[in-house]
Amino acid sequence: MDNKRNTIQRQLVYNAVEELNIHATAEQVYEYVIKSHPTVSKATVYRNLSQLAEAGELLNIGNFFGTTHYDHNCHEHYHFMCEQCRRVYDVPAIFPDMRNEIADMDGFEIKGYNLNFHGLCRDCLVVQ
Amino acid sequence: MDNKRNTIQRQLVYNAVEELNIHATAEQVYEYVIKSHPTVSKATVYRNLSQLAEAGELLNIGNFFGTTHYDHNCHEHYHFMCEQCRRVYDVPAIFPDMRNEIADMDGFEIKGYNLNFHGLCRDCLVVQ
DNA sequence: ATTTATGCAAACTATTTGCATTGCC
DNA sequence: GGCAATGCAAATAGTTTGCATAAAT
Repeated sequence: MDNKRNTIQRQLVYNAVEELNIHATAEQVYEYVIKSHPTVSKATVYRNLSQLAEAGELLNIGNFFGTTHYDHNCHEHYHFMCEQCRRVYDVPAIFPDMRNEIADMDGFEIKGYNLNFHGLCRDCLVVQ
Repeated sequence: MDNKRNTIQRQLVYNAVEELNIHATAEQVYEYVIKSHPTVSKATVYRNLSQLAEAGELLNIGNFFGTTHYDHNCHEHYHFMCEQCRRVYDVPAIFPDMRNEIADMDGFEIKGYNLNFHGLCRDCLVVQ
């Protein structure tokens, strides 16, 4: 069944995404992890992020401006990416499951979806 | 106002996205363009895709699996990416403008959004 | 004439992979 | 003990940039 091994590195990667709580990228996870465990390699971070997302323990919320972000909150919700500071915010709106709203996709297996808003966040608008 | 110059390359890039009609990537545009104009460089394709999207003449529909796709259909619509063949399909559903559904984002300027579905397309399900 | 755009090559960023070694189960 | 996971370095994919030259206005 579960032929995945429960390594220290895997725990560290999972915990980093949770503790950072910023829709972290692989790079951010890596920087966080090596503070306490300096020998962990970046390849291991990438491998574990992919596997954890595959296993449903983390959520790959998509690629924004060339970089993939992960979320420890796996239930359906949405995101906003600031075009200036590139921070990712949660969007608290509730929509009906959009998979049910789609017509004319017979024969397709829709596994999920991402809804990503973009624009300028409060902080960046104030500064301008 | 418009200090952009109307070069042959820019026309070729725009036309390629339209004629390909497959939510093309820079690579696909490049391959298409050099069939008729073999000296056009990939950097020029990238530069023009960015500029055309910036100008609103093309739509950057987001980065799927590490690659940015462009659409000549600039009015609001949605997409489905097949995880297997990685083709991008239009999703014909009509939703109300989701920007109006969002609460608790005061002070944010929401410029737009992408709604991207993913899963397996008809062709790939048949083959399996 | 001016100044943006091009082509080329090199640089850069994000990510993946091969492989010998380590360490979970 | 066996096999999945790691660390390292090198490879790859997508994209951007510097610069001399070409071409649009």
